[in-house]
This record gives sequence, C-alpha cells and structure tokens, in this order.
Amino acid sequence: MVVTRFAPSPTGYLHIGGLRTALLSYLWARRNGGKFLLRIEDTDFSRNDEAAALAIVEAFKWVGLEHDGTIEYQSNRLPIYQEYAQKLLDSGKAYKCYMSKEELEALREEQTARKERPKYDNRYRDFTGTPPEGREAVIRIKAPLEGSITVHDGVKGDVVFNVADILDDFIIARADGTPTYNFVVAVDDALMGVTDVIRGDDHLSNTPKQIVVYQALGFPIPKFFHVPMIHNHEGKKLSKRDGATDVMAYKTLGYTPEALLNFLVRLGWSHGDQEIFSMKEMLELFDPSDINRSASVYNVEKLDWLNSHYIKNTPNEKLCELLEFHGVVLISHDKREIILDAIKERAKTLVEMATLITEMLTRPAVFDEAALKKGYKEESKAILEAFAEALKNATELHLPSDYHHVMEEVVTKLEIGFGKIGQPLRIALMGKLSGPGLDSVMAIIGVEETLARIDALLNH
RNA sequence: GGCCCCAUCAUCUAAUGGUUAGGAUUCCAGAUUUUCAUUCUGGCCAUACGAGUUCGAAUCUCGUUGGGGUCACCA
Repeated sequence: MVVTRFAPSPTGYLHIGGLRTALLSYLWARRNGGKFLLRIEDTDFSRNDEAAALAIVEAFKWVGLEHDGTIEYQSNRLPIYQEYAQKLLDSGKAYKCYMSKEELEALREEQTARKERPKYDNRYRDFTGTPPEGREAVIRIKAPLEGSITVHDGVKGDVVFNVADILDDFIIARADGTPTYNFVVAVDDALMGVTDVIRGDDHLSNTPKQIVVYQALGFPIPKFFHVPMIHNHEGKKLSKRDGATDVMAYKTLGYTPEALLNFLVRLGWSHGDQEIFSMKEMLELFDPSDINRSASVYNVEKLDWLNSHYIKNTPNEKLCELLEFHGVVLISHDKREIILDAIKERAKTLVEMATLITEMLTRPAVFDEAALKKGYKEESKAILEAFAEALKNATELHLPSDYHHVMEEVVTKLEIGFGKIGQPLRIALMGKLSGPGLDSVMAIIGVEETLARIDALLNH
C-alpha cells in the first residue's frame, strides 16, 4: 500500500507550491489505491492556528483534492514524541545536553572566526557527571561521526552526503521539552505508515537528519521524491511579492481548478506532447519517478491559455454556477445559453467573462471618443435610422440569426457593406468598437433595448 | 563561504548514443470574423562553455561558468 502525505506548517493559507506537492502526493496515492494523509506541522506553538488548517482544507475542497483520515496536528502528538525521545535516551542513542544558548552561540562565533563550519562539539555526548545547576537540558541525538549517508531519491537519484560535512548531534527536543522538526517528521512519517515522501527539494538537505532518526528508532526508511522548486521570473523561489501565491486567490481571479491543476502537473512533469490532462488522465499517468530534476519557472501565460481552454469546454450550466461567485446571476435569464455561447470563447478568466456579460447587459453610459471618430460618420445616422425602422417592422425576433437577417436586408437595400452598419451599431450597443457578435448582443438584450440604445446614440 | 541540487527555444517540455533537435505557451504574419476575441495556417527562437570517450554525444565522463537550495533550541 502506498501512503503519501502533505505536511504543511500552518501559514494561514495554501501556497501554490504546496498545492503542487499536495497534488502529486494525492495522485500517486490514488493511482495506487493508497492513502493520502494531511498533517499540520505546528510544533512551533507561537503560531499554532486551527484556522490555518481549515484554510488548507478549503483550498483542497475547491480544487477537489481529498485527504484520507483525520487531520493530524503535531501539537496534539507531543506525548508520542516524548515517548520516542525517551526511548532514544534509554537506549543511549540520544543524550541530554546542558549547554546554554549563550555557550552555543559563543562556540559558533569561534568556529566561524576560524572559518570552520559551525557545529556542536559533542561536549555532552558521553557526559556522566553532575549536570550544571538549574539548567534545562535539550536532547540531542547521536549522529554518526564519520562515513556517509545516501538518500535514495526517486527524482534526483542517489545523493551522497558526507557526514562530517553536514551533521552534528542535532537537537531533537528543546529545553522546554517540545520536539524539533526533523525529529517529528521522521517519527510521524514512520508512525503514520508513510511509504512515499513527495516534497519540495528544499527538504533534500534535511533528509540525512531524518534518516538518522529513522535508523536510531529502527524504522524503515520511506521512498523519497524531492520535487524541484517553482521559480519566479527572476529564477528565485516563489514568494508573496510574485503575486498570487495563495491558492484561493486563483478562485477570486477567475481561474478554474481544472486549469490550475493541469498547469501545476505540467510543471516539471510531462507525458509526451500532451498538454491537457483531466483528473482522470493525471490519475492514470502520473508517476513521481518521471518528475524532472530541474526547477521550473512559473509563467502565467500558459495558465491563462489552459484556463481559457477549460472555460470553452465547460458546459454552460456549470459556467452559470461558477459565474455566480463573480457576481453574475444568469440562472433565470431566458437568454443565458446565447449569452454564455457568445462570451465563453472570448474570455481567459471567469472574471473576464463576468465583466463582458455585465458590459453587454448594461446600456453604455458613455461612447468611446476614439470609436465615435472612427466608426460614427455623417452617413451613419441615416443607416442606423433605417436599421431601427427595419427592426420595428420585423416580427419574430428571437435568435441571433433573426437579427442577422434584418441586418442583411438593410445592407442589401441601402447597397452598403456590412461595416457601414456594423461600426455605428456596435458603438450604439457597446459604446466601443469591440465586443461579441452584434446579432448575439441584440438577441440577448431584445428589440426594445436595442432600439433604445440606437436612439441613445442618435441623440448623443 | 561549506554542503547539496540543477543546466534543450523567452517560458513549460520531448528526443533506446544515430531525428532537418519535436510539441505547447508567448510573440510575429496570413486566412476566417461587419469589430475584437476565438479558430485555422505559417514563421521566429534552444542543446551554457571547454575538453574527453565514441564511427557517431543534447544524451556518457571530467572541468569551467551560471543559477538555485540549505546550513537554528524555524518548519
């Protein structure tokens, strides 16, 4: 059984990079009929916040990811960590260190001055004497003193770390008794039965420490997949100032979950030339072993393209629901099919759709100056009047094609090109020279409103 | 700085050691569209550099350069 997990620290929202590793973990677990667990890494109580976990679940819900089992909070598991720390103490694989923070700091400064790597000097490693008066001890784990630790990584290959270069007897429990990150991660992953750890490659250099814990406790070491970071345009790790990093912001910006997930899965992973992946296809095809080794740059253009693709391919009924979040309610509008068909081809986001629809449904308050100059000539007035007259005499005006026929009639009768009527009419209807097909717009707003808008321009 | 990772068009990526180095996004041009957008067609654009191995290297090895990550009683 494959068990994966997503283990964020509670920052208050789900980060876009976090969503990617969560997605990959989710896909791999589901593909194998395994489990996908959610654990909140909140051993630093100073910002222990239940709302943060809820924010993550909310984001999961929006994109359609679902974790198995209950959410584990590390802050609730303190006794477990204490128990395992005690085990290590009892078996002599860990020990109490009474060095004060100040002493440690001083040691580091000396080492740095000597251009050595700052490193604990093992002074309490084999200490058997009487502890210094009134000092709280931290617990340090005995790390190997020599040799190397190899991380067998499913993405990066075998990564060898020289123990002397990177390790010391690191702290697994602070003076106040609370456990530290590298210890709890290993304990939890082992206890929760995690078989495949899929996480950002910023954790790669932590992994040897976690392996030390696994080994000290006799736990089996899981498979690791360290996926490359997502970078911004400067080639740096994505941060808040790079715009939207909160997953829920994408909902507000009018992106669909399908587009976002599709975008994220293609960052660092591919399947031949395929660009569009449904959840079903991702589930069938994704394998963490196929993840690229190099970081990828986050570029919005592709997201936009995917988003417009998904909008075009979303049924109107569904679009109608989605649009409500953006303030457009079409559910009882008798022309909603025509509206949606006219708009869905031309919007990159749901927000754009909403704007376009509102624009069309609202009588223009002003007429764009440049548009008037370009498209509203002397002869335009008479043409519009003729068209209005034709509309008044027409019967059965419902579909876009009905309006199109009237336009054709007028054009033929006056012996003019379509453009002669199109430009002024568009200005009348939309206030500017761009927009959906005129026949659609008229069918949507109806004859009365069409005539009113023409009138408004004529009296302008 | 130590350690680790990485290197194909601007971007995401493909390529059993043998291809005119492929696709997608962006951009440009043309067609379609009464407009804009969509759509379609076409175009521009890449193996970081230097050695080596090999009949043959984007692919293997070494080095250089460049970029990133990480070095806590944070996670």
